[in-house]
Amino acid sequence: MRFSDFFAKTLRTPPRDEESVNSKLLIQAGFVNKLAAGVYTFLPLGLRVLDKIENIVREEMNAAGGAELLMPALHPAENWSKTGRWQSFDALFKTKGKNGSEYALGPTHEEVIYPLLKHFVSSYKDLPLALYQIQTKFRDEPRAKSGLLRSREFRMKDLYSFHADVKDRDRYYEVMRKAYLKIFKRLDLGAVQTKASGGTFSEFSAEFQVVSEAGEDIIYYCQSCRKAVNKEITSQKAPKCYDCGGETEEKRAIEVGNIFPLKKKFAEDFNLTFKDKEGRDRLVEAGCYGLGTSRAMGTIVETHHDKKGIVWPESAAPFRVHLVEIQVKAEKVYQALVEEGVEVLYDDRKEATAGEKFADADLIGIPWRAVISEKTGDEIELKRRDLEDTKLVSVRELIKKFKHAG
RNA sequence: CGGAGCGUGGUGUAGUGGUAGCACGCAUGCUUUGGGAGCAUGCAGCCCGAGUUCGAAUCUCGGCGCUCCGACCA
Repeated sequence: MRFSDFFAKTLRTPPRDEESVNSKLLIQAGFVNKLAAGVYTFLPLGLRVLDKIENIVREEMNAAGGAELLMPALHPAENWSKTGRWQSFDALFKTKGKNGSEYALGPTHEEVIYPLLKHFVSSYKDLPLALYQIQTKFRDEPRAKSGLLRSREFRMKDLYSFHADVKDRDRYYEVMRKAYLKIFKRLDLGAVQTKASGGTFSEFSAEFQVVSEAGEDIIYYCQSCRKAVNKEITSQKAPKCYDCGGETEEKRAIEVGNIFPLKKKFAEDFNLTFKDKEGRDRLVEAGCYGLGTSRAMGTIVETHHDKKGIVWPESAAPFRVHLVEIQVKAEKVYQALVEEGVEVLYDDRKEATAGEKFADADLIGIPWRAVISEKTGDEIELKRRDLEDTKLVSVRELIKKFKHAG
């Protein structure tokens, strides 16, 4: 992709009214633009990152036996009245159609997927099921804050699993738990599994928390077993680790995922039943597994940046290489990389000076920078975003290095 | 929803009652290019509404918006 075609516009200074690191950097570097508090446009650069993250989530959900679907974001009020959440869900955005009919903008999808499954589930043979979507969610947060970390319109993966009994539900919960750890590892987010309150559905849930000063949650973290407990369910300061009994440390953290059993709550509301082997009607057991993909993007920026800008992990970076030309055209090298399928951002701007191009490369934070100039001769100067040293490589070596992008 | 701060071109800012200015940006031209270039000529702005005043970006009131703290986070 050519810089000049890519709608990549950076700002020399971050917007003044932004405080959080992720919003400052993402806006300054041209990944997102804010329309209103907690409402963002994902610009071409930002969308590429979001897509990278969502594809990783998608791969791991598929690997865990999940089937992807896409549910509506516009929900008839009736479904929400049935569960009582039309009244009780404070952050529900409500709207009206022309004929006076009322709708909710989906903040979560139990109210859609349970009625959906009534059409498809009737026997124990139809279970288990794991269905997920990656979608834009709406929550009327009392206070949107911290850029992508708490917004009113955001991206989320939500998977719902349905089972004939508790044992099978627990089995799948473990499958999901492992899938989550794998996703966060791939995103280079050191997410810590954290015991937390289960809200209205069950006693406990497992949150995945990333230690960061930007976080809103306080967790007590045990170094030795890499597990934590959320402050909301502790009655004492720095409790002993619930797993190994060791010392814990108090940390601020960002909740990037949350998995919990729904039990039979919504199955009761919608009367979602199946016939067991004896022909009796039984309520479906379920689990719910959420992961905020746009929040994960903000979290990566919070944990992967330096004074000059963002330092993307390879897995989430919008491109693999940032090709910078100074004086000498890099067109041929660009074409060669494109032909090999390498994701490359080619800074072909004529009007930008060398210093400006370097500053933008650092700000945008693509993991590798390749420079072609009078100085480099027939070779190319290669530099990792997070390291100072550079080395000269031939065009062939460059292509070889990036050809088999993992 | 309570509290605090802030609202001036696309971005960052100066201006505390008297001609809205600077830098970046953008446009055009020429010169430039290894860490945010130079010259020239242009473009573009006081959040909205009411009030006070001869005169309001500035003072008053009301609204709206953004950020932060708190409450909330199913």
